Amino acid sequence: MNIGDAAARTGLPPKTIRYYEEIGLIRPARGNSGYRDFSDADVHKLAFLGRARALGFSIEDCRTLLGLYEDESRSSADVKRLARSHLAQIEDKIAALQSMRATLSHLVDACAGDERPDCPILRDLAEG
Amino acid sequence: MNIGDAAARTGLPPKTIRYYEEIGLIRPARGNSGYRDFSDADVHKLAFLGRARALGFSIEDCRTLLGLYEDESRSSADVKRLARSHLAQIEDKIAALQSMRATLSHLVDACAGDERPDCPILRDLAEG
DNA sequence: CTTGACCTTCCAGCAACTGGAAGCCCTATC
DNA sequence: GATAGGGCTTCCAGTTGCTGGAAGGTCAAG
Repeated sequence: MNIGDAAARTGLPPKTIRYYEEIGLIRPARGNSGYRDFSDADVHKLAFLGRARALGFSIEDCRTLLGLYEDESRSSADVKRLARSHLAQIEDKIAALQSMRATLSHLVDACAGDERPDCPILRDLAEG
Repeated sequence: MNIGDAAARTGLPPKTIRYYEEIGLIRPARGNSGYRDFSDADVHKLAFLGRARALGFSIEDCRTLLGLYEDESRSSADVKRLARSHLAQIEDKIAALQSMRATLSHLVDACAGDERPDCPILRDLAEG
């Protein structure tokens, strides 16, 4: 099938699919015309990648996950280790964002938001 | 003062400070040697930028905030609007990450993490 | 006078795409 | 058979916010 159909089935934009081929995540066949010809297995891989990306895994993690998926002799420990490390990073990010949110929402609440120049937000940024 | 001192006082790397000059956030003077010569006001601005960046504001938001800070006739409403919009983005990101965390931690918990190939994480990525 | 730390500019690269240009392919319709 | 359109191709550039490194100028100490 053509790239447009593969895109429709996976929810990934054609540009992204081409990019995934460029960096070696997939290797779709080519027809006589030069058009990519996606097999069901290609589409399956793309969907796998889309879901892994949606869970926030990096491209390199996705490459590893795909390798593990295709390796019948993998151990689930390897998968779990990768997922746990990624989970830890997500938790770090959440913590950082929550800290920003706490500070910011205090500042926003303290700001009158009227026509006067006096502003606790700017004061905080200026003074620390 | 030289860039190294400005860096030490603001906690920003020299590279970052040069970058901020390049994109027009600051305009430090230059000595005869060609070295940048940072005034206290420059350092103050850099510290302001550092704190705004630490709260997750984009560079363009920082530019706007700095402009508002230096505009004596600003209205705090403009600052508050910007901060609130940024806060909303942070909350969206937190929600997205929490959703990832929920899915991932379930999967991680369900995975035995031993030497066998059977793995709920990969199964979920493969099947959806 | 040399050494070493500091400073300068410029170029390249990171992640993961996204947009756009120039041009080929395929099908349908007139 | 010509043409119009939509989809496909490649390639290049841009995004965000720096960061690393190379090649070379400057300055203070010994």
